[in-house]
Amino acid sequence: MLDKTYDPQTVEQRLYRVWEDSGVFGCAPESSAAPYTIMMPPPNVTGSLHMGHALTFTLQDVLIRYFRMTGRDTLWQPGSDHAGIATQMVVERNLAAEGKTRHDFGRDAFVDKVWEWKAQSGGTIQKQLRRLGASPDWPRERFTMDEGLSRAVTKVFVTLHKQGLMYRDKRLVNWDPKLHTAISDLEVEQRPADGHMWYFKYPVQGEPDRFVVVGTTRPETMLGDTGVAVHPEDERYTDLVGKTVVLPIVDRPIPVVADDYADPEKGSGAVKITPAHDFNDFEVGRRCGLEMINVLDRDARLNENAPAEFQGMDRFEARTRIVERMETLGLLEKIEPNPMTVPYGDRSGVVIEPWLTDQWFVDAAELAKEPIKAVEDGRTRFVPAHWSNTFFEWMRNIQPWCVSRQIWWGHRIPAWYGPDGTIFVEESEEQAQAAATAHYGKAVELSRDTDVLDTWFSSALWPFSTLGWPDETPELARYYPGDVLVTGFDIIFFWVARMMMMGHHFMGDVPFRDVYIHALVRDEKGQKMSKSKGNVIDPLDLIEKYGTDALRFTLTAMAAQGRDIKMSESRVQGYRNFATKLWNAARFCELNGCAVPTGFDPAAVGSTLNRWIVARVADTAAKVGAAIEAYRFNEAAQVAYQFTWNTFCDWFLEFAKPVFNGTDEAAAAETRATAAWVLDRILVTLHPIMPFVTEELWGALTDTREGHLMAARWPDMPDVSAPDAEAEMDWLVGLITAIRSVRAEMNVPPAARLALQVKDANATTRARLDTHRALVGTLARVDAIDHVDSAPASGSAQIVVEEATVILPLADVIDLDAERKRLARDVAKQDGEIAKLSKKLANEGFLAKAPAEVVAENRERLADLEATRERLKEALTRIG
RNA sequence: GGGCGCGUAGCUCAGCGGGAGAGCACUCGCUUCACACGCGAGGGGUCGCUGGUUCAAUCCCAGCCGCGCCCA
Repeated sequence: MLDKTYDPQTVEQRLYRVWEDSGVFGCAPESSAAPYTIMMPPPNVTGSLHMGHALTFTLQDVLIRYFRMTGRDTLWQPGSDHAGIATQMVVERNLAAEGKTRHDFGRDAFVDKVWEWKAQSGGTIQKQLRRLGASPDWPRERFTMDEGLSRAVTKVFVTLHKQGLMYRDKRLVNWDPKLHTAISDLEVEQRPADGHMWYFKYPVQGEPDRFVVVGTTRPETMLGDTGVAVHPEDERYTDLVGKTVVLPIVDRPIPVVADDYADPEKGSGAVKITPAHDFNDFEVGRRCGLEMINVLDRDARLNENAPAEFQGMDRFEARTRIVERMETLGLLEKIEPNPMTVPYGDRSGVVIEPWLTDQWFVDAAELAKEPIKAVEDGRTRFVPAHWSNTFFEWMRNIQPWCVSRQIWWGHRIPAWYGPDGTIFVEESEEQAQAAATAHYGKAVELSRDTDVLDTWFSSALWPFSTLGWPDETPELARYYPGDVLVTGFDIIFFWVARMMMMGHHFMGDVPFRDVYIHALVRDEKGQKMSKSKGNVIDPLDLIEKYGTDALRFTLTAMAAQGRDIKMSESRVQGYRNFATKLWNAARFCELNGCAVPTGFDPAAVGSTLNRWIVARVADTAAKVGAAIEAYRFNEAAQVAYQFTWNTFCDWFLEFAKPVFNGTDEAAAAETRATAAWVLDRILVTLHPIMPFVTEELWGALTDTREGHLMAARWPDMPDVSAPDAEAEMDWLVGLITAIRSVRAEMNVPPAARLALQVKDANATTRARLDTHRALVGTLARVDAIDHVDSAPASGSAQIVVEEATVILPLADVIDLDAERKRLARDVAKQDGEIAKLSKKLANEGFLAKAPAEVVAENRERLADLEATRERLKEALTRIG
């Protein structure tokens, strides 16, 4: 016997253990079933579950559970990435609490500390994923720093290097002066700021009193200026090109060069060039052969290349001092306010410095070619499709990818340097040593590169490294490429694009066929959730309060393509109510002894009621399945919800009551069997979205089940369509609804039972009324139904239902005026529709050009409306 | 400045060439033997604005207004 209400807290964790222990989450590489693969985007090892995770993993689990039920061999590959910078920061912060730094330990000991931390504190999110009901193949869980995955990283690095696609170069990179490492463009956040434009006068050498005015937003970098650029066609400066100006303070002569980069419209038209500290200037410097002078150190303090008085000074302090000095020298022309954007490191929160260093780069432009083609010709498909534009935009303008990081936690770069700086990139120290010996003709001492690789470098290999690559495992052959990658748009560049690059290059095929990009979860007001705003909703709190199924259903129902999700608790509450509703429907079935008899054949049920509900549930299951396959999650949720509540509970179970309580034992038995069978289909259909309550009911309703619901088959039904039964039940629902409306409107006491008189009913209607006499009686509170030829002129309410007029004698309660108004209002409603349709049907263009079936449909509708209006008018006449 | 997206019922959002929908909220009525986390009945929308294409436009196209995001 089911409890009165469903209590998620007592059910969820118990069921999850049962599932996990039974091994149903796992894939079956030996099976003959077609595989279905989703590579779980590995969450950060420092992470804990937030609402975005809850959404993305719910959707992935819906897909996996659905396809598992359809009989596919599903692999949902779980794991996490080592999050180089973030993890190192966490561990360093812990050390700082003890007053220590990583340097107190040294590299190896520090890395051991990180592993210790991982063993203790990592894996939080994996526990939380279990609370969410996620069903990945846990025994196959991987970590990007695993031995196998690390081997893949080394192999890829070495291979790319030998192919000339990985190289060492001295370029400007985004330098984080706090973390002391390079970071990628994607880890730089551009923030708007109210800056200034300072205009400095640089004296022209050999021409006393002549100055070139240059504008700058970063005065401190002027110490590294090695040129002044003007536009080649800017006549104001033509004669200066080739001449020299003297850099103030430093007193360095620097050339005036002509370059398109200088914009004659902007500022003075002349621009100072600091190739070592600005990305644009770097390019200008390269084109014009300017010197590169680095004036900042790793902390972004001025270094030994700056005049002595500024050395060691912080960049912001230096800015102030230099402006003061220029003013003292009489070389500050003016200062203007200048709105601009300033780059910040997204981890450290400090201003990023373009800094000249030796780093490892991947030739991303070359690797991007195949992925671009794959999206162009549809081998990889973005859903929704417009995201391919974003993808193309980035991939077609891609810059070399800086993959080296100056931190300790990560995959150490497999490059060794000889005494003269010759680089040996090999998969092991032994191989490097051998290569060096061959190179030098004798054994030499090598030193290994101290840098590690960008975390995204290893993440990019995830779709095949987790399957055992570079070994040719059966899993690799079977589960690559994956079917779909599910993720948020913010990760398209970081990860999706890079997996595609590596997948094509090393596997020769797309890593996944579909990329489903889902929404961002925002707060109720539509604001991005963030810790600093304090508007974060913790999914685990919602799970505690309303149950996992309610949260999952909410996220699924709100996951419409192309729109962000505004999370509101009332919505979750609403779907908690839905779970309760389902629970109570099951309870009702149980109380009435509903069970599926062995050998039950849904296609063989006889009563209209049962044929109708069987057809409807089959239709619902098909629609839900199609919606999930099309990534229309909200539609899947909505269809399942509406059928369960508005069709099964509101109508079918209500209709079943009089049958259960009636005298026709055969009908009651068939309806019990059908109810139980339909309820089972509902559980199956809802299971991918609400796994817990459905599994619990599945187990509780019968003790003869062969397995878990999660391993049950998705409804794959014989032809059970029954259009005649559907038409009949629609009619019945319409009749009952109409009677209830009149009762409510006429203020008939709910308990009062009425007699019904039916006029002008045709044979079909008479037969239907006869069949469903008991159902109408219970649901519309009607005692007797009689057919009459004429109606009493007054004291009645009248309803037109198709060809028939239904008369409700309400002698004591009827308000004739109200009834007259009600009928007149209905007539007016018909009039409006009739006018619209008549106009349309009078239009020759419409008759000539619209498809015949549209014209026919409109004619039919007009005829129906006119007939109904006639009967309503007759009813009015009868009242007088 | 470039790109993308969004303006549909009080709120949150589906729909997207031929009869305007859902959930929540709201109003009225119900201790109806599964469920008040419920049942029944309602009210509420020139589908942002202006043009165009079409027999037909909430839906397609253009422009405008407002909002959001990404990139420079």
